[in-house]
Amino acid sequence: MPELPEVETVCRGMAQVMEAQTILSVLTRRKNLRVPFPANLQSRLEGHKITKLERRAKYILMHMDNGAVVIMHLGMSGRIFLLPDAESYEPQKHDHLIFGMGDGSKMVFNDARRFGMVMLDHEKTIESHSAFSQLGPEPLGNRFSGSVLYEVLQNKKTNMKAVLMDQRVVAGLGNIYVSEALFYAGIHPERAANKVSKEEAENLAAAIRDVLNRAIAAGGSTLKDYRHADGELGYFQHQFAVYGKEGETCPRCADALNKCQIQKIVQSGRSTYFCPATQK
DNA sequence: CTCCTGTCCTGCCGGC
DNA sequence: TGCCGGCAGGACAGGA
Repeated sequence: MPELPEVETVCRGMAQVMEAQTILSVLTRRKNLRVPFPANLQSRLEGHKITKLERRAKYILMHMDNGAVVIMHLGMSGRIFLLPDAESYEPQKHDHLIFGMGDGSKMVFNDARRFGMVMLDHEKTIESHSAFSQLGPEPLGNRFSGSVLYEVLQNKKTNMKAVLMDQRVVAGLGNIYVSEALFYAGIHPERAANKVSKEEAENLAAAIRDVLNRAIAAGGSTLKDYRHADGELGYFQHQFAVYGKEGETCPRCADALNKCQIQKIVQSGRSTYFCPATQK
């Protein structure tokens, strides 16, 4: 479900409410999601204060005052709800992890498909954690640029859709924003990576940053079940240029003489949407 | 090494 | 109305 903008939005909501809070109780309602819940989750968190919440790629990192770091991933269907005055909250279907906070609020991790993950590490070793050691640069950070992207593309002959989905190339894009970014850069999703020019790579890096920034500003995209931590809906889905718009005219062709029909194809088992008239 | 396919799991939607 | 197939925002193992 959630890609970088959605995770960023959830993380910001969590930071607002949870930073400086003490976790009083940790309740796991099953043994595992995609991976088992850490056996020492309860003992490492209960009675400790949350010092910082941050996002890395599609992961949420929750730092504790004892050096513990909770690593959370929402998978496809994961949601996090923050409930004020939740002392008497009755767990709902697919609520798998519930933190009780010092102010009486609760954080609920709900995940129907259970592709999500909750892991535990220490701030001293977090950078070498297997989830992060292979990860590419943050697209909105300083280490990502058109030239950095161009260098990586030179060594790859796979199609551009697959390359941008690869978290080792750039961290945080997913199925929606890859289609959107390739559209804005005018690059066909089936183009071989090593056939992308330096200038196109520059345009693509800029398109990636732009679409992500706009999506974050809109609070992410709400498809089926995504919500902010406070239950609000994101609204960037209303600004999609191509994603989910098979058969419609793309924004760039809207004023042109020869109108396009947005096409949907399947690459690596995932749907890709693009404009056949303007993406080459 | 790189690349591609299948798989994990539940829910929802459209077609019959 | 009900049943069934296909598809869904992700990541990783395993095989070629």
